[in-house]
Amino acid sequence: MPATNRLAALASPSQAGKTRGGEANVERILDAALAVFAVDGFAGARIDAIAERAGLSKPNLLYYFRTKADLYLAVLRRTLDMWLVPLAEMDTQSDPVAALTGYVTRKLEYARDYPEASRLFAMEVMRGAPILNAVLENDLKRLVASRSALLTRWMEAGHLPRRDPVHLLFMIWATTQHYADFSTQVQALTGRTLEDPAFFAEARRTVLLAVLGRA
Amino acid sequence: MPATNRLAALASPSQAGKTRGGEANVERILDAALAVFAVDGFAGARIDAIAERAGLSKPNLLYYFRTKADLYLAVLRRTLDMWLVPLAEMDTQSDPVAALTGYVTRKLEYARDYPEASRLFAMEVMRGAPILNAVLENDLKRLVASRSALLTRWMEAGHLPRRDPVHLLFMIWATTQHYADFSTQVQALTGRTLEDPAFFAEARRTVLLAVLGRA
DNA sequence: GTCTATAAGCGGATAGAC
DNA sequence: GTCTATCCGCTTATAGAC
Repeated sequence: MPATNRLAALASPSQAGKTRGGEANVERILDAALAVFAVDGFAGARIDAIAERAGLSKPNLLYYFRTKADLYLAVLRRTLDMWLVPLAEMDTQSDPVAALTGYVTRKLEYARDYPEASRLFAMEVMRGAPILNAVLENDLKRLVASRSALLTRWMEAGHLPRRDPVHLLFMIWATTQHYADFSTQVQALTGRTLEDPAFFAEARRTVLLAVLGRA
Repeated sequence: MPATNRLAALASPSQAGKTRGGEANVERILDAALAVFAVDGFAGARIDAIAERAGLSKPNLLYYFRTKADLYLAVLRRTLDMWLVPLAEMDTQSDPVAALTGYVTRKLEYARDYPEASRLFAMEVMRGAPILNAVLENDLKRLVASRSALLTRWMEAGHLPRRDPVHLLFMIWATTQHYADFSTQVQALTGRTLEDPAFFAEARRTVLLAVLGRA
């Protein structure tokens, strides 16, 4: 059962069976909701703010999503797969070093291109993951177990430096997502972001040196 | 001007000039507030919940802190120095490897012993650091600049592997605070926490291997 | 200093016209 | 499908007795 289905099973969002124009609205609402939830969290988000950003009235937004919780769930659902896919695809590269390098690079690209998605998940996990807990304990846990076994095999074959594979994954997540989740701090301290190609390359090089022992 | 004074200048908390019993209450309120703010964020926190946890009534809490914002500011203020001190003290160790090892170890101990403080700052930064921005742009920026210069000297002298010093600091912060900020996820995936000495040692070893190229 | 009672306002959600 | 108007609960904050 893919993660999307698991989340969908938790509560079906109400946008099923809408017209073409309505579906375009749903997309605009979800975009706006991601932007607001990712900054203010679930509790701090205001439906007015999401509606205004999406260009419609508050009751009209509530026509598409009956409650704030429904909307939050729909945003999480739409964003979740994108977040799990890179790790699942890590073994498609045959060379271990290339596989890990590609994974780190992709994670940094996601942190650069979808910082709001990163912050949304960070906030959800930090408040105890009341919605995502089932996904963490099942889908992600299984995925991490299989990827850890793969990393262990690569290390034992001498292709990668020996590390605890789970802590290594934590390190990759922490370092790459840091540039999205703490971008306010990164920018305050350096004046730069991952949008700057040179800065992106510096970050990538530092993470790869840490993960592989070389860049 | 130390960070505490800078924050204090933003708004003086109202607990000045209270009696002995009152000061004990202030401490209990601040402890309770940290616990609640660190999970629910500023917007999600309920004064009732903080008052109940501190063992007094809501109006009584508001006798000590006139508004929720005052209380939030006071909690940030009390927690801030603890968060900056380890980095400031990094140069007291003469040996570069020992200094960095000590810094990483202390950061992990803080993540283990004060996870709520870590989450409080993470949430504040993730919502754009409306309160802490001045501290980031001044005190922390200066501190990072001086520590970066120190790390660069150590690297050029051949005591440490060459890295971008600022990205190296980001990596240390990200990896160590990850165990506090994402402890829900860490526990869901491994069933363990930094309270477990063996788990702590594994995390420490992984971070040190990344930072120093050896443990 | 601490409480009960209450004011004041915000924000999610609904009613109902168009 | 979209709007204006409105309800209602919840939460901050205050009033005022003890």
